[in-house]
Amino acid sequence: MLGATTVHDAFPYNPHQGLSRNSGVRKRDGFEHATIRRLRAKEYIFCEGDPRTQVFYVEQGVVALSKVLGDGRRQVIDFAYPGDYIGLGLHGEYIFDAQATCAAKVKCIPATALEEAAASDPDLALTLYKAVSAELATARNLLVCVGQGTAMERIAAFLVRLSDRAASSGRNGSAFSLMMRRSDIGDLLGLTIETVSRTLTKLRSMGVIEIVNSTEVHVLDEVKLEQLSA
Amino acid sequence: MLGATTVHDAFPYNPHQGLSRNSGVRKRDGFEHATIRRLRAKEYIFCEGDPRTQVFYVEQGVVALSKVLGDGRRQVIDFAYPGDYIGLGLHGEYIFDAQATCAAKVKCIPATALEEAAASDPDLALTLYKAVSAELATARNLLVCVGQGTAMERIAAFLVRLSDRAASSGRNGSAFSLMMRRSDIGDLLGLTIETVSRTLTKLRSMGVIEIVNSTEVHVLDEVKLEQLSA
DNA sequence: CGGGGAATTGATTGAAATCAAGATAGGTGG
DNA sequence: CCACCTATCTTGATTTCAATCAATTCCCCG
Repeated sequence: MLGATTVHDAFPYNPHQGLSRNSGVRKRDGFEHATIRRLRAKEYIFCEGDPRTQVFYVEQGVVALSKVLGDGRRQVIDFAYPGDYIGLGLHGEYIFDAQATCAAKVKCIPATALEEAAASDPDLALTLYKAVSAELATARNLLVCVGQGTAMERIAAFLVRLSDRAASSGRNGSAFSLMMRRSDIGDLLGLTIETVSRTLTKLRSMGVIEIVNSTEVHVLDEVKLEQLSA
Repeated sequence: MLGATTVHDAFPYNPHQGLSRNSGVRKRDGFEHATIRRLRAKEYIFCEGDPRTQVFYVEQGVVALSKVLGDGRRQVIDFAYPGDYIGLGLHGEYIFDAQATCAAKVKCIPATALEEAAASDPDLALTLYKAVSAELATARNLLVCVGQGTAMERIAAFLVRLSDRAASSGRNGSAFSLMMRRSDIGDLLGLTIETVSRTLTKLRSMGVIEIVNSTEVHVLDEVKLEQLSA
């Protein structure tokens, strides 16, 4: 067990503790030789405090980036979706946990390789700068949502973002999969799983959404959902 | 009145509305010729939606960066202190308001000048990248605080940060000035001014801090304050 | 000395957390 | 193939912390 993982020892919801961390990583010999790592649901990619040796690029699935307080309270600070980088703008150690919320596939890039490539490639450097800037904007928007919104506003805004993401990646914005548990949503929005569940039920009873198998969401009234998210 | 300012029309607490925005800006002819702008308390530097023509460097005072919802709810996303840049990592328009919380002095830097300088100066580019990365880390830490903390934890954490800032800028960490109203603190932490006031009173009655004239804070029990912030 | 924004304090309400059962479903092994 | 087992989710009852509503009080500044 690595030192930095001890923060998770108190968590009952981490059944993969210490099992397959870093499994699948085979080489560190260059950016262009980045390895692919497959993750099962709830598997950790890294933990806060681990030495930041790699940057990750999400190919499939969803990865929750979170911080955990001493007593176990957890705040998800972002979800990384396909096309997103994880671990940019950091130095020394990771400052949050990265955990797959569902089966996922990430490309593992040695941090040094990426930094060297960026130093000689202004386009890549700009891409990374923009990626960090986008993360900053996302974090601040989430802060507004969590700091000022009611439970209904937070959930509605979250669903609108999922819908927009589906639409902008070529899929149908009115039907998407959550790809995560209620606890991940609650920890993102500063709500309990009970409140997440109740609010989703309310949206269902209002005829705004439909939910199949707890995970497949159909947006029936996009306009209403948007209004509720304000 | 500029178009983007209409969002503030509904706000009773903006007495400087439309008065002296951009007063003090005299030239835009280069980074090295940056002008200095002096601000009174509550004066706006720019608003969300304004074209992003300048980046600002805080010389004195405190500037609140905030986002405002349609119905007037406000979330402060960060405070900019002396040495901080305002407006990095943005493109096109500002995406938040910048408002002095007290008398302040900022250096106004044409955005194009900064970007050109960064393109030919890798050290400057790295500085900007690190500045944005630091803002990201700050935003995420605030998110954890607001998303998971009780009122007492949020206020205590806020005071600890102010204390650390004072200490790391060479001053006495156990005595500092808030430099802002209760409403700024509340809007940062997602609390009302009444709750901010009550919590500060509680800390006073616990003997953890002392407050003079509503603005000067003395930390009497640093250890206790730190414990309360967890 | 008086006016007004800001802060404090008190009383009450309310939204979400907590506590507590059940219901559902996904996976495993007999 | 089915039955159990365990995660997860839903729903209900109650509590609690912070918001809201409502006065004062405190200063700062003219």
